[in-house]
Amino acid sequence: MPVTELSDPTTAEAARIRFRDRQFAAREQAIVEATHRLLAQHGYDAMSMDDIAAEVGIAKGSLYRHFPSKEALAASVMVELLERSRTALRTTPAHFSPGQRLRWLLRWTFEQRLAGSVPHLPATNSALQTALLAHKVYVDQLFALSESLGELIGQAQALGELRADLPPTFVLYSFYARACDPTLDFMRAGGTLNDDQLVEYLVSACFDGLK
Amino acid sequence: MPVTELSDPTTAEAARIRFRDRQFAAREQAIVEATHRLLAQHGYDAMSMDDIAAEVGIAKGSLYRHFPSKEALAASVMVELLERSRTALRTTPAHFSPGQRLRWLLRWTFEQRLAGSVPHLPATNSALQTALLAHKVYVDQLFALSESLGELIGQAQALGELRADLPPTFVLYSFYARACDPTLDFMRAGGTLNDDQLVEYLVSACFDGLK
DNA sequence: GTCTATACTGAGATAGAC
DNA sequence: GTCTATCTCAGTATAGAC
Repeated sequence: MPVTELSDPTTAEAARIRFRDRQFAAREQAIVEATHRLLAQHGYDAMSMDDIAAEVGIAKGSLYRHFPSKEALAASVMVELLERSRTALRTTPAHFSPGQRLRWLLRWTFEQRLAGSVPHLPATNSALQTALLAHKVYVDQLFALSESLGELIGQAQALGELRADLPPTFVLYSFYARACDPTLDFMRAGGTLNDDQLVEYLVSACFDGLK
Repeated sequence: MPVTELSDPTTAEAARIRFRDRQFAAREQAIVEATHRLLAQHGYDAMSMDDIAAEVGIAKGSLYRHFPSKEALAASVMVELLERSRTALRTTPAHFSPGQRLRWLLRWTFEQRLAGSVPHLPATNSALQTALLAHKVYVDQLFALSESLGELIGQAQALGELRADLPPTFVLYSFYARACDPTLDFMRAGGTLNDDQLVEYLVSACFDGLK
């Protein structure tokens, strides 16, 4: 009878542990998501651990059972974003050329930001930036993404889809910078343009220029 | 004899006052310049009033004889930058076309930043941004500059020097965004490019695009 | 007006009960 | 593991002596 097995002490114990682990993992995910929202809305400095705890609906002290510091928590958010970005890059339509892939990925990042995501790179000289550079997982993810992008850029330049007179590093950094373009925030605040049009303008301004 | 006039009590008193005023004004200028440096290097949040006082070489309390708050002090820095920008715009070579003026001004802002100036716009959602929007002088200066730029953009679009399919507001915001382009900081940190070349790349990437 | 010393606040992090 | 309560510290701003 299954009853015996269900009431078996060791099995019940194991089930309880698995359940608790799931609870713990779920809560941690909720923390990361709440932090992501606040980070996108208010930025790193303006976001306090009190705010996060309130947003999740738990006590501030409990946050520190999951993450050792505010910096580590923010790093988790950024690592998750980088992982999703790498997945997005891997899943670009197979028949796309390198140049089309880059355009496609830039469009994807704008759509993410419009949907409430945090920009990929923190503002220069911000407290967050220096904190992130100390986090190995973050730096590794960023490096991996940059490798893939650098490869695409090289191919696109060789194919004449990107200007070859610009150093690849410059193109890479510009790509990151455009992904965080504050023009998106300004225009959204203005509110006269619909989102699709805005994204097309941003992508076009990056690759085709203003002239 | 001039001696009598020099030793005249009221004249001597007036001279002392003028001297004290100059001292005061000079100190205030030193404060603004020190703040500008720290703002450019570390950003608004990371810069404390202690840092500023130490940089100037005066007591922290004395800062508050000149500026009522940290925000007001930062606003002074930004207002001064905007004033210099408007002057730069007014003094573009007379024979330049609207498009050439815009290019020229963008190049000027990059050179300013390379020389240690703070970028024109604070990071989105930063504490500084919201503080500045409450300062009337700052907002007025920014509005005046935007008016002039908007006029130039309209003319350049009419002449075919700028794409006319992009909304003028979008071009204006993009111009501001490029003036603060973090690519400049990244590349400078990398250090493989000389400054002149970097500026040309940045200007070209803005107007001509990456493609 | 400038200095030293200090009040006050907000925020990150920790301790101890349950 | 989570909660409440508290510690610690940095940072803005002010008070009072000179």
